[in-house]
Amino acid sequence: MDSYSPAEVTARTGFSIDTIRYYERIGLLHEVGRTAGGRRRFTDEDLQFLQLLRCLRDTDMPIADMLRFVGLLRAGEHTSAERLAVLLEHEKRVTEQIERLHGHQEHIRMKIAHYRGAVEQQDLATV
Amino acid sequence: MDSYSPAEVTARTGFSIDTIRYYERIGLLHEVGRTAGGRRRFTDEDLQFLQLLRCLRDTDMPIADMLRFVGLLRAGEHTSAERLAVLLEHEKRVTEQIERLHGHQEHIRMKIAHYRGAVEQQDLATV
DNA sequence: CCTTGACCCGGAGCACGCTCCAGGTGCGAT
DNA sequence: ATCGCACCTGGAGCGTGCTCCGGGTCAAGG
Repeated sequence: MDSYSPAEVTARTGFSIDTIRYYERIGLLHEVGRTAGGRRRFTDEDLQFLQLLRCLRDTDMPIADMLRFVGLLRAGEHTSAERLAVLLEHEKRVTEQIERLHGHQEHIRMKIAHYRGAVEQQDLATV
Repeated sequence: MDSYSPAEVTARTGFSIDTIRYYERIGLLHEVGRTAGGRRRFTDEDLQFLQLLRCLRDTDMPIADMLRFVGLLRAGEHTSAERLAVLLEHEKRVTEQIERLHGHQEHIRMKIAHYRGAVEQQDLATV
């Protein structure tokens, strides 16, 4: 199997068909192949590409940055250093985000401990 | 010092004055005390409360959930079990988010390795 | 052949979370 | 007294990222 209907793609990528159409509109996803009747048929490559987008989105890369990245992809081989830079920068942001979350997790856990232990708080200040 | 101007509060909490006013409007932040002339004066308690909001926002708790939480706070002592539940649930979500990010970080690192190593990729599929 | 459900399109609408605006006022410093 | 900046208000506007709508079309199963 090397060709997928919209329904199959939504099932495999988690993107809704509306989102996929939106991505096509804004140029994030290149124009997908069609049947004679005009229905989209996605290739394995399309699917892999959507999975890349899924990964970037799930790590909160803004769409503008993804556009930049796919622009580099389309620009060809010579942009691979720049693409690497984009990924490195993004990886750094993800790492920072993880660290930030760890800090806040600690904070939340302290509040939880507070609720578990002392049930004597009376006001907003001790939340 | 136990009273802060809006400017001091924005400096200490990272919330803009517009955001603080917005939080007041939607009932997330109770009405703050005022000077004779009508300017806001924030207490240490206000500041601590805003720091709690900061923590919850930074861990992406939706405003609707924060409203629920502060509603419980105002409802009084007997809601502490429920508040604990909200925090536990939120802590769980934060943990999951961290795990998700770790997975994607791995994915991104593989792509980075790919760019570092083989510079022979020719198409979208190998990104 | 006919039904029925998946799919097509352009464009409008929406949810969230702020952010900005215009026009006016308080207040600390000179 | 006055300057000038920080602050006040209600309400409009905005950026992001989808999501929905209405009206029409394709195509597989019976």
